[in-house]
Amino acid sequence: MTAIPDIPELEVACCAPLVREPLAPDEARGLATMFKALADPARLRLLSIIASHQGGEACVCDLTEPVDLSQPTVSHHLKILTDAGLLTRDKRGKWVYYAVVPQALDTLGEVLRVEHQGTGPTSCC
Amino acid sequence: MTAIPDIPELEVACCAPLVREPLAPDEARGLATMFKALADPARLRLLSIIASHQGGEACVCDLTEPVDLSQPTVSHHLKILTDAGLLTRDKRGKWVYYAVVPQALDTLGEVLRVEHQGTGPTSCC
DNA sequence: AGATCGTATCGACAGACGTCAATCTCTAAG
DNA sequence: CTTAGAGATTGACGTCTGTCGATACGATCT
Repeated sequence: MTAIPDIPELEVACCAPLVREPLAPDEARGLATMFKALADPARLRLLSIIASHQGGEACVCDLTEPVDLSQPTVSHHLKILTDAGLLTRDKRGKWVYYAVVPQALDTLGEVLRVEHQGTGPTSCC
Repeated sequence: MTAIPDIPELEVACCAPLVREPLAPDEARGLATMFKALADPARLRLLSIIASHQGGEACVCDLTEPVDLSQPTVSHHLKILTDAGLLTRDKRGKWVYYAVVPQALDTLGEVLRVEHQGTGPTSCC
């Protein structure tokens, strides 16, 4: 994991359901980067542990034991999730607190939506 | 890509948002398998091309050219998507038609949902 | 300043992944 | 039965990925 090209940063088109029209190569690359961040059991568990942790945030020391991985490995996964825009990083004193970015998950979820089941005016786009 | 262990088959808990409570190792593995299927630009494009194709289905011959990959590679990706439960395979005569499984995408999308914004009674669970 | 603790980075290594050319299987057509 | 075409499988290849131990960095405490 060296040289992460660039941060997708949610430039993934809002309201571009996968199933509406063929994805352009660029869109596909961006989305794949984000899904790739979710494509690992350890990272999914980290994400859910952080989200359901006290205050919606957790430091690395809270995470090493539950996922049963070494500290460097956990840091590595957190970096991938953060670079993908799924986590925020906040250093306070000796500790670094990570928190999920709800909008990022929602956006990704929206892409998978086949039928928009939101009622009322679509707030999106 | 040899020996795909077993088909996740949507045994992923319905209504188990990632952010509600820590994911069990087994759940995480199942979800990761599905996200892994989406974690490749070529597969995302195949998915969207199939979904937006005439009749909601497409044969391999319709897909090789748009994604600019060899026929074996396309077959390989289609197998991964099918094994993940995201596509169905239907052989008719000489051709094999693939179609997306809307429920699979929706289920995956639901997992990413942070706040259930569906109004009315939740149809899920 | 020195010691200590929480994280990040580095280097290495095994295993998984994406890709292709070659080949095989199955079906339809002559 | 032979031939031709669509798709899957095999084998090989380079690259990427997950993991760890060792180490560096930065903040706190004594």
